[in-house]
Amino acid sequence: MQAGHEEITVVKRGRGRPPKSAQQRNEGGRRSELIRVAARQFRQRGFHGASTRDIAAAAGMQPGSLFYFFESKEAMLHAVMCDGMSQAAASQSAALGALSPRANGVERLRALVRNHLQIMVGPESDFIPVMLYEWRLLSDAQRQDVSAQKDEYEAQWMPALQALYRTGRLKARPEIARLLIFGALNWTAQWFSESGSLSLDELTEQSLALFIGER
Amino acid sequence: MQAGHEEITVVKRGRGRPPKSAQQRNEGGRRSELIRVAARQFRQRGFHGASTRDIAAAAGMQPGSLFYFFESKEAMLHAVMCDGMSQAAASQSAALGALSPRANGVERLRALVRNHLQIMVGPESDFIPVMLYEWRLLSDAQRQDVSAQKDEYEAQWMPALQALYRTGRLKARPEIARLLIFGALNWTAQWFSESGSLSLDELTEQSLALFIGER
DNA sequence: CCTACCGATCGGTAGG
DNA sequence: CCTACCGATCGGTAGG
Repeated sequence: MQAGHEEITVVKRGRGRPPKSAQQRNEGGRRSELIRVAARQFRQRGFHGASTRDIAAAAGMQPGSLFYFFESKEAMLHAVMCDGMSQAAASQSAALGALSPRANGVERLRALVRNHLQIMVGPESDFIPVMLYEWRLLSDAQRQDVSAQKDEYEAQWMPALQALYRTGRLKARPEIARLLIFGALNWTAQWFSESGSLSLDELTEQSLALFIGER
Repeated sequence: MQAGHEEITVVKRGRGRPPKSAQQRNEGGRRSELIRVAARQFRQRGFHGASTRDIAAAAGMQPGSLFYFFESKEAMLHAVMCDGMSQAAASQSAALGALSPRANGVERLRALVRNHLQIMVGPESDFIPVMLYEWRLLSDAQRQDVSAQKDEYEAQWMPALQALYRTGRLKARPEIARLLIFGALNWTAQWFSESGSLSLDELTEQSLALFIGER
């Protein structure tokens, strides 16, 4: 498909670029696609290991064209993390929302673990690993920007963990348990293979077995 | 201290460099010191984020002098991981050896967890985090070279985990439990602060509480 | 180990 | 978005 006529459907106030900054351009979804491509490159090679030329080539663009959409390479990293965190938060809220209001701690933790594993190792799984493993490369301002969503994502685990701690199912203190559990799940990005013999559901159950002796 | 006379204690077959390759030089412990400095730089900035100039400066050398000791930057990374793995293996063997021969699974796991946490977050803790987080950057040959020690290190966990699984203390399958536990412990490098309110011993106990309900 | 240097690659920009 | 380009930095080397 050629792009020659795409303006026809977009132009409303004359021709040319909208008066947006590079941070906000998303003509024809091209910016979103670039974020996906960058996420994959950053994950595979690391932020410093993936050059802007690598990313442009993977997106079928010329090297300099990235900077029509992004102010800098760091801005691309920031965008990857923002998009990823926003997807993860939406996915987690949906997973919790699908539970019965009377779901117990085990059921809540299972939903959270299953969703987090899906995010870590499923398809479209590049965003959060990039965020976790390149977190320190954000500037203070950028980090603060993503932190709000990140904190909320993490906070949603606490009621389930506290309930399990109260009933004695969870033996570690909830806040430390959360950190250790996140570590265990985040690390699956390093070894879990979707094509392997272990399914996501089985991995979820094994995780619950380890953390709260459920099996 | 000046280095002007160090040759006096070393020279045995005339003056000048020993006929060693860059890979084996370690005059006056300078190479070992470089490995420590590089480990710190790699951990703080990542492999690609730390330039050979950064490392040389941190070691008080001129930029090009590194290549008197190492064939390439990748060789430095490899050396960091080899040294780290060798230290970790020695430390773990010592920790297990210090146990009573009749120590049970809980005691064995406690010793392993405590030792691994020490390696991850204690002083001199740069080697293994670098290995874990930059593992993919090794060439196939280099990876194979470190893998033997790494496999042995990991294998030493299995008897304890299998014993705990048999007695019902551990509810997850030993091999998966090992991967999840390593993830939880490896991730502490991202959040544990030695100056924080949580001590290494307390973290060890909380970990055991999470994994096998010990408290 | 230092001095002096090189070719390659990088992130980014001007102008259209 | 592309073309053409720039200054900075990088890993690495020759010669001593």
